[in-house]
Amino acid sequence: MPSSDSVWLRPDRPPRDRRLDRERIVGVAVALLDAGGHRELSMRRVADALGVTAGSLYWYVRTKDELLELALDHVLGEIAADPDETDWRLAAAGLARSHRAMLLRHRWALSELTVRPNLGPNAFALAEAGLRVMSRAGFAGDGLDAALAVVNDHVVGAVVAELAWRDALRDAGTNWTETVGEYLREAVGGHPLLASRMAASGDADAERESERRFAFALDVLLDGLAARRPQSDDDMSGESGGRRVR
Amino acid sequence: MPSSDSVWLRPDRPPRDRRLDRERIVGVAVALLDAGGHRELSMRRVADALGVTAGSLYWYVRTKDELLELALDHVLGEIAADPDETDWRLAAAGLARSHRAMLLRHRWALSELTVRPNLGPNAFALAEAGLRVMSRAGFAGDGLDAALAVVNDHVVGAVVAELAWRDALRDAGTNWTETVGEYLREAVGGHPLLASRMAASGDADAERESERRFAFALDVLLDGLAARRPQSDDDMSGESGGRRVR
DNA sequence: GACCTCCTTAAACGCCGTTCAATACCCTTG
DNA sequence: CAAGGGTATTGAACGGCGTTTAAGGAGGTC
Repeated sequence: MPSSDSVWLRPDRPPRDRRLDRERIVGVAVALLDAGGHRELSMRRVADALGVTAGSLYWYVRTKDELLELALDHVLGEIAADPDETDWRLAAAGLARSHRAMLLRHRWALSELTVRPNLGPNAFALAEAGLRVMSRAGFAGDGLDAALAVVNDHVVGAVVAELAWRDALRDAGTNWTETVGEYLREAVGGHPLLASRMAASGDADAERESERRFAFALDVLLDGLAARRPQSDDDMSGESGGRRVR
Repeated sequence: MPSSDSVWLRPDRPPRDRRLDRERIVGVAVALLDAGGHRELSMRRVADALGVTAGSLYWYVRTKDELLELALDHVLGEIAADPDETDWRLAAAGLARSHRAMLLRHRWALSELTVRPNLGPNAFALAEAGLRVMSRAGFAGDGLDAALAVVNDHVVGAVVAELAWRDALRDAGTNWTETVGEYLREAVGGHPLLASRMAASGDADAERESERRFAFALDVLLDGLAARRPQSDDDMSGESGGRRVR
């Protein structure tokens, strides 16, 4: 039996009265990123917001990249699935919508996804939740990964496009009084289909339109998946009637 | 008749013997980005590579962001469609594959897409090419945008996931001798589906696997689109037989 | 040769991520 | 309660960054 001063018998040291911890640092980082994107985030600014010098952050975090890794996993934790939803299409669509909503709340997260391998606990939990949905839908083996990827990839790609378009419209509003208008007319000149689509989309409410698009694409690809569902012929339980997901 | 010194009668001044122009600058920027991502690109480095000081770049480009805008449009120009392909599924798949190949060649471009509205001439030309494919497929009006978006968004999302995974594996190879292996085992502990999928994918050739995945998802969503094609019932010309796209 | 415009330089500004010796704080030990 | 030691923070410094600006050189025009 180990003596009474063995590490295993002593309770974990009570945390000291520190001014900082990872959670607070990540919280400030996420707030700064939400407020102004990557341009707003610097180690000095995070430290200032916490009433501390920049160097002290390096006690909790090895580099700024590591801080961004933590921030990304933090917001991945906001994606939620309804575990009681038995209809696989509704479950998949719900997860996708929650995913999209989070990416729209934290625009910077999208750039992080493209730049950083993602191995935090929330990333794993999210993957498991997605796999569970697709597994209940009947997919298994290689098809399980693949089915989930179809949905996840669509979410990411759709939000990339949506945000790029939204930014373009914002720039248009502020900068495009006349000069750029002319450039646009000229640039779109040789592109009749593009011109007609741009003309048609001029008046619509961009946000509602994005949501309709997202739902449409989701229906398209859930249809495609449904046709490949292993027991799609003999198991109709928990199946939503039509194509519409919402 | 205008006098002989009118601007319209004088030929455009022969370009002076400059050491720089936008094309050369963008070329160097793309090369640096291809070589080492964003960390390699600085105005000073671009200037060095051209045998010039950093400040002189600002004669051709207002900011570094503007240079990145040019670089992004430059690589978007590499995406090519076969204009003679009459089967709409093959045409859409070809464009998607060319798109994916370009994003894999220029990994940094993906981050740019998430951060930058994209209004260059090559971006417009690419959009028109995509619209043309979907228009020939029978889509029109709002459905035309939507159908193209389904395919494009998938390309972007799939490459994001593919690169993130590839990076994770690379980190795994270099850093994961033992310490991280333990972390992984623990992190995946509560996630049985994830654990089984990770175990299953350990031995496969990652690149081939990515391509199979990409083709699978493409089939899924082209199936979904085919079911919504306006004249899908009475127009079977140029229709590829089965589901397999490749 | 004088002039003017175009292009480039060199230096500077302020901010950045990161490192490090010095130091203060607080808990444990004697 | 004094001493000691790991814990946590400071402040200064380094080199690199994007960008600005005054000064100057290099071509073409008169």
